[in-house]
Amino acid sequence: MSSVAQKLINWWKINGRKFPWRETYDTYRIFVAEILLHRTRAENVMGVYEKFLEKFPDVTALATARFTDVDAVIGKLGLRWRSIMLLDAARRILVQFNGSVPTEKEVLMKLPGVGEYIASAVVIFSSGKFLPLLDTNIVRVISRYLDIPSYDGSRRSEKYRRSVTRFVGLEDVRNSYFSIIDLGALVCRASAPSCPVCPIRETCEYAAKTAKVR
DNA sequence: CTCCCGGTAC
DNA sequence: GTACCAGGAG
Repeated sequence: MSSVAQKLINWWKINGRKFPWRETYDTYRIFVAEILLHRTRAENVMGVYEKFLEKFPDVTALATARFTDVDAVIGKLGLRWRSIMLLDAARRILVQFNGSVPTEKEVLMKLPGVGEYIASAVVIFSSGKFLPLLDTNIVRVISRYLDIPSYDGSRRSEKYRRSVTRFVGLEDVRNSYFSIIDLGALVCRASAPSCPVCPIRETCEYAAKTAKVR
C-alpha cells in the first residue's frame, strides 16, 4: 500500500465519520444511500436515510410505493427529479432483476439517475473491489495534493482516474475511499482547509505552496 | 455546457 | 446575501 493511502486510513480510523450506510454491504441500502447523497451533504442525508429504510425496507416496498409517499420522506433534500428517477429505478429493478440491485457497473448505469459515480460506488462499497471513484471531495483532494488544475469535468478525466490509485489501498478499498472522502469533507475543505492537521500535508503540493506564501 | 434544489455554513 | 454539497440528465 502506498504510504499516502496508509496515512489516510490511519487518520480515518481515529477521525473518520460513522454513517449507517457505511456499515452495510447490502446493495439496496448502498444504492439508496448513493442516490440520496447525490449533490447533497452527508449530514443532511443522515436524518432521512433511516426513515427511508424504515418506510421502504427493500426494492419491492419502494417499487410499489406512491411517489407522494417517497417524496414525503426525501423531498426536503431538494432535487425532486431524483425522487422520480429513484422510484422508476426501483420499479425496473423489481421487474428486470427480480428485485435485487444489479452488481455490475454497466448494468447499473442503464438505470435512471445512475451515472458513472453511483454505479461505481455501489460496486465498490458492496464488494470491496477496486474501481476509480471521483466525487467532489476526491477531486479536490487530488487537485490540491498533486497541484493539478480541476475543472467541472475532472470527474471524467483520465488523468484523475489514474491518480486515484495513489490514494487507495487495495487491501481495504472501502475504508480507503471513505478516508479520502472524509479528508475532503473535514480537513481538505472547499473553503478554509485545515492543512496543519492534515495527515498527508508533508507531501502535499498545496500545503507546500501555501506554506511558502505564508 | 447548464440546470437542478433545499439546507446549512459563513 | 453567496458558496457549497458522496452527480446526472438534457
